[in-house]
Amino acid sequence: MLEFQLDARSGVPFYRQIIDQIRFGIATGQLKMGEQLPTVRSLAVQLKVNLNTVTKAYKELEIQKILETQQGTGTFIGSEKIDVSVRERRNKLRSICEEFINVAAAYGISPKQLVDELKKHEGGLS
Amino acid sequence: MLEFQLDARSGVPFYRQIIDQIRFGIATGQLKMGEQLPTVRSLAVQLKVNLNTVTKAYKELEIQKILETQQGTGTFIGSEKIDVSVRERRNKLRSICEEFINVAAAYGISPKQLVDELKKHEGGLS
Amino acid sequence: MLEFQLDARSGVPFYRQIIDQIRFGIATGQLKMGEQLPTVRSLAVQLKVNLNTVTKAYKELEIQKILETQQGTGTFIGSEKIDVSVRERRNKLRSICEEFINVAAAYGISPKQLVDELKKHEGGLS
Amino acid sequence: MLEFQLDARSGVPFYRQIIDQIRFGIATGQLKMGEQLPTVRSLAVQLKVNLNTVTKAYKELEIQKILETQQGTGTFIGSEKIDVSVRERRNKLRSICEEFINVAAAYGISPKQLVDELKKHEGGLS
DNA sequence: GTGGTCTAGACCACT
DNA sequence: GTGGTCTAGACCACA
Repeated sequence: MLEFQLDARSGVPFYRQIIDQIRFGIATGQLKMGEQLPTVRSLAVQLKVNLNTVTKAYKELEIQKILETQQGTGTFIGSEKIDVSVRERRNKLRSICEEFINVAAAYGISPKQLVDELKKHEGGLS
Repeated sequence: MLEFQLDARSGVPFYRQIIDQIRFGIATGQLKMGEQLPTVRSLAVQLKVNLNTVTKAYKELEIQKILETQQGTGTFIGSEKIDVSVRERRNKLRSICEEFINVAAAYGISPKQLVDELKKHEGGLS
Repeated sequence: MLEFQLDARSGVPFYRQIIDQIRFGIATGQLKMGEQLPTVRSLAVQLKVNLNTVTKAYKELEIQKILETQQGTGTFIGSEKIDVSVRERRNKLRSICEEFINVAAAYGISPKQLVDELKKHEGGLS
Repeated sequence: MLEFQLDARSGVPFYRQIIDQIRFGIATGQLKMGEQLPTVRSLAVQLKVNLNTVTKAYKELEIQKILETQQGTGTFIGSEKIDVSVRERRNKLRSICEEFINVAAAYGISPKQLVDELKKHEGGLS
């Protein structure tokens, strides 16, 4: 079972944090194909956010075909595996890195320092 | 002279991109102490953005004492050396990395992959 | 005997799919006047849906006088012939077509393409 | 300029009607690449619906990369042409027809009748 | 019980 | 001015 947590100070919108955590859960195998997610209501209560905020997150993932919902039944991890296509992932990786480097550079942090810091976190996942 | 470029698709607001690029220019020595920046008006035209957007970027950098504005003369790189305290920089580095890793993970990108990608960019700065 | 099948991905609610299939069965002569339908319970098991879902479908068909329920005995195809009035059918036909065309158009599918596709299915019924 | 219209009695949710009409506008060439859409506020007023309803529609189209938004500037038809890939469109066509035929059949309407009705509408678009 | 939609109204971020 | 996010609360449709 996934542990959802929101950080109100991060500046990242709640619904996006939920999306990221679900994607993260799937990427790390904590959430498996066909598994049921918490109901929108229960997750809203648990995270102390509005129903609509959770709904919005689930909805976006449904549009992306990552989740499937059956009205009256619940919301589930999609049966299609997310392969996000190798190309799309490469693009994501590149764009993420570019922005990362730019922001860091603006603070006088070199890529090498980033690498050093990141290495501390390697192996964090399975 | 610095080459400013904006990317509308990155999701990063224009004013922030301008700030980052100026900081980056200073960090890499392309912009030097006392050097004059383009006028708000000319930069706005060049980047095809609203005047207010450039103004906002310059103003924020002024607050950070990175820029100095002289009424009727122009905007200049601050005469004081920017020395972000070591502690502040460490914190920034850590927080940047954490968010970076989380977002990447949500897309199934491991820290190791990030390191590999980043290594391609090493050496760009000092 | 009719083969019921549900498609969870179609977006059409289960109870509606059941209704449609029974009407379809009658329209094509696979279900005849007075014939007994599966019990609510057995159909629910067969389709792996909730009892209430089947009940809802049967009930709606009862209201339309297409089915008749005899307490303790079972549910049967109505003894009265369904003769949807010609006018009602014309209206249904028109409204169905209109929505159909609109949705298709939104995906860049022209009425002509629809006709071509539909022609492949002609002859299935009388 | 596109004429938006909502039908409250159709059962189709407002936000979906908006989505369909925009897609329709693009498919028929009434909306062109890069063109600006009405602001969420103005469209909400015009259609007499809530701001969030319009926002929801725009947002979904943005996720599908059909629209692009720039905070503070407006919402625009995406610069990438929607090709929706031939495969995806074929699937849509097939599924749309299947549902169409099933619903019609349930009312005793044969595919041939549908074809006849649809032919009346051919050439409705450019 | 589940999710789906909508409203009214608020406050924030960006141009 | 633009869009983005969130809340509180309502009512509907489905299983």
